[in-house]
Amino acid sequence: MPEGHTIHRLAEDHRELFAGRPVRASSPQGKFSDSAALIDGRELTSAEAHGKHLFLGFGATGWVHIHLGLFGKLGFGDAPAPPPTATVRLRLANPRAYADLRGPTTCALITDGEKAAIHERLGPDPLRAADDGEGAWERISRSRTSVAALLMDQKVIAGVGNVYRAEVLFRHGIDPYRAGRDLTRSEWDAIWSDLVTLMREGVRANRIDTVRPDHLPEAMGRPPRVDDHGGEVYVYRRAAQPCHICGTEIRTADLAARNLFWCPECQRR
DNA sequence: AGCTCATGGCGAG
DNA sequence: TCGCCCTGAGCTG
Repeated sequence: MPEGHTIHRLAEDHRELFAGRPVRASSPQGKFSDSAALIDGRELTSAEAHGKHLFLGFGATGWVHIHLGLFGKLGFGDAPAPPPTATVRLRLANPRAYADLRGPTTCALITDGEKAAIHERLGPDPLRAADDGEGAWERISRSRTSVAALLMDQKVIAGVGNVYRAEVLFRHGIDPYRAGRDLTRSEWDAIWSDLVTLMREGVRANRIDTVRPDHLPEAMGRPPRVDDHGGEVYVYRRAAQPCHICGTEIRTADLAARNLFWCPECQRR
């Protein structure tokens, strides 16, 4: 589930369902019980996302900082909430709805200062209106690291995960192993603005779709195919299958303990 | 019942 | 670079 678009969508959902009213908070699983007691009955005053980090504001009480990691999930439902299962780290509930958080890497009550420190260590986020790609370009343009690794580095750019990484490099015909400093300014500008478009659409649709209309299965005379993560993609998790554009087998490799996917023909140095 | 794998990230060495 | 943390689905037997 969780790349940046998911987290921004979750922030919106929290605002819509819980903001401006007192919320009941509990930690059935137990690991967040003390903090849940501190926010129980308080009003949710804001909900923000930066990259893959979600911040739920409870006024002067502080922020609930949530990072879903690889396995975490936030599930919503209508009130009345059913009895929570044992793995629910945090349940928020009001007379209208409930939200259950399971398996997060992080769920902690933090101060304004701690929140500011998190923002500071994160790169620009294509989904934050005030951000642009300038700070990312400064790092990328002087790095010998591969562009594939740089795109996954949240200090460089926040919110891109393994799917957007693979897909945006495909869409721009860029070999994932090219060094950051070998990218041109115009290549980077195109990547950044494409991420803004793709990820905004991801928030809206709540899934990752990266295939251009003229490359969609129906346009190409192929049967419809929707990937596990819910959208239509070019290369992500398509190892050994034919490239939708040129038919070459999609390749996969380990890069920094993650699976990388690319088309060796469409993405050349 | 027990494996493997997954859209992440951290700290130790 | 490796091991580890968190959960659940989809296999295998």
